[in-house]
Amino acid sequence: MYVTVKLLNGCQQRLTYSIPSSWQLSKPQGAVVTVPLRQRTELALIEEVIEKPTTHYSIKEAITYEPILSEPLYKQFMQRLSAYHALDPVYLYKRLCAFLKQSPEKIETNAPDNTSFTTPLQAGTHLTHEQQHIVDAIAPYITNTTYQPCVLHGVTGSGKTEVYYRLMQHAASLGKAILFLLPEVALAAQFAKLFRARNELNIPIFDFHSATSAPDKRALWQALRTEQPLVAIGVHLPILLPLRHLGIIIIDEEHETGYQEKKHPKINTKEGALLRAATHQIPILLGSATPSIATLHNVNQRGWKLFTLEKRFSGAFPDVKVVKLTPCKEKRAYFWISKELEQAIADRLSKKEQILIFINRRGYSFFVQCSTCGSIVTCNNCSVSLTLHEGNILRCHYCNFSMTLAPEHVCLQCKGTTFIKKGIGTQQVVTIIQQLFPYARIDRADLDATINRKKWQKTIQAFHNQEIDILVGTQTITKGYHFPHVTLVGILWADIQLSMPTYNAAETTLQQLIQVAGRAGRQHPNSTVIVQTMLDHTLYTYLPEERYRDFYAYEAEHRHLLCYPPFVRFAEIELRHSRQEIVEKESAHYADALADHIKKDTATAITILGPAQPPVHKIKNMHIRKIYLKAEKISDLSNLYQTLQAIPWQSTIFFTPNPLTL
DNA sequence: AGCACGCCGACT
DNA sequence: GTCGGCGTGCTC
Repeated sequence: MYVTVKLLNGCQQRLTYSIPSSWQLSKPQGAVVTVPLRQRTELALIEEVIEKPTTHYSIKEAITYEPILSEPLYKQFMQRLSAYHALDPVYLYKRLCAFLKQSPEKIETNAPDNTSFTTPLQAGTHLTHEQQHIVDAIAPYITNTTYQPCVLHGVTGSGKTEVYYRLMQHAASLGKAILFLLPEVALAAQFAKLFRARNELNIPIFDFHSATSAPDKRALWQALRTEQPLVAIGVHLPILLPLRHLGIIIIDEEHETGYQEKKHPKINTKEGALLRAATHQIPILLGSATPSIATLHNVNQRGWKLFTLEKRFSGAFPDVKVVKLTPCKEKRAYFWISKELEQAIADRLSKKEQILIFINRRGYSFFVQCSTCGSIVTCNNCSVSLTLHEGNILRCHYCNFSMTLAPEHVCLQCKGTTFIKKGIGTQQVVTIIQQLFPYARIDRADLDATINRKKWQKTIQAFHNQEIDILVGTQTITKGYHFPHVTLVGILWADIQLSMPTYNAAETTLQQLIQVAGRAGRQHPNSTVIVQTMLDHTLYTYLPEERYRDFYAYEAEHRHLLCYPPFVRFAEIELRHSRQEIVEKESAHYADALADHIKKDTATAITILGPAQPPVHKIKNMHIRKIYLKAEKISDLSNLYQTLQAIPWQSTIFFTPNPLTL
């Protein structure tokens, strides 16, 4: 038998090989084989079976094939996932197999390790009635292999993890494999360790993400080959694993945008997981304290099952107070700390309780502005302002370009020589609070500190041991940590995220605020969250956790009115080129070509938005333009994109279904 | 994507 | 006369 194959190493040309008849591959399309190529061997994906070798050169014979990658359901899933993202399936196999060839000497040192401070699993063996009810409802879907998306809306501190663990135990007892997904590597590593420590599943638990060492990945691969049941924990990669007898997929923090890959192609792992569950006919559990609007929409419209945990396992809900900051009214020296927050801090300090102060990295970092013309010092390669770091160093968050703000620095716009430093950072907040409370023990935990892992660990440990009274931090502190003695959470400026120019800004702002506020009152009955804002917004009335589902009703009405997802399907087409004129001209042509095709096909209704210059329109000297498409089905949009890919464009073009960020 | 081949400049 | 830079092109 002769087949054409595509090499996984990226070689564009299709090659022909023969397949030994002893393999008994009845349907070889989509199977992964190793083939000889010159002096070495390469992995390849079989494209099609062909009649006879029409060429003069001698055809080599394929060496081996990977049976676990040739499962019909698995192949079907890979096919559907690549079609959804308008990708060549070769790309997906390439990602999965890349580690097989990784050099064994490569030492990974960045494996994060924070286990000691996480939300503990319940010590006892029995569940609350709420928890037991949910486990009992979902377990039969595992037993009977039924596709059923289930949503677990559990308030912060309600014990979602225990529900996950019981369902995992059930699947393991049936000899089934489990996929467990978390939105970032650090969390994945933490959960893997947590589950391993508990040691009641009797099946191996594997990490599978970017920080997993090559030997560990190979050990996982070996386990997959023996088809034994196992748990795979990770962020994106696990959904591509060829797992036999998959029992359930669990997605924690399902609302997080981290499930979409940050670089192109921006594969959406949550949607990939749903596709996989549907293909394998198994249940999938999506858990969050703040489920996404899209997920709740599917509960209403598409028969997803909703389960709720309304009670905290211990402690009580905090009292949420919204305080409006009034800019420069009396020129208070400490504008960023309202009188209410200052009093609350004093009160908690006197009771020897702990305080968390949050600021949002993005909005709060410092930038430098020319005092003559008002222009902001920006990166030479990217269209973003440079942020000021210690030692007067300006750095770009996108390309890592850095320069020193020298005293002789001259404004590129007006040749001015004086500059103002604007914004607020954790260091400044620490200084302000230290002045207000000279005897309080204050430290900070922000992104700069994360880079220095040892210092970060020490700070978290000290806060945990109550050697620090007030911890000032950025978002990094939100997830996965458990500080029982925190009774006051202060959010310095809640509005920043809300001003993001995305259709889901209100949703992500509220989710973030609730997650942060949820750090308070894990053990104490009387705790407070103070949310400082500059603007009034209906959003803030939904801050108490028990009102989250009312927010859904409010937000869904807006989205429906404005024709935004989830009431319509969105896709993004991004064009990149080093020359601005080209990308500008070509994106206009692209939009015209789209319009032409839409006109020809009257059966499908598609709306074009743009082309537009996105907020960050230049990265590493590449100019970017974006076109957004709306339709009823993503497949209509990916088909249209595929059609236009036949045209030779000068720009690099990317297709993203359901983009979650700009 | 690799990796060979190959055609020119700095060494023993 | 040999080692090695990385530019071009082929892989069944």
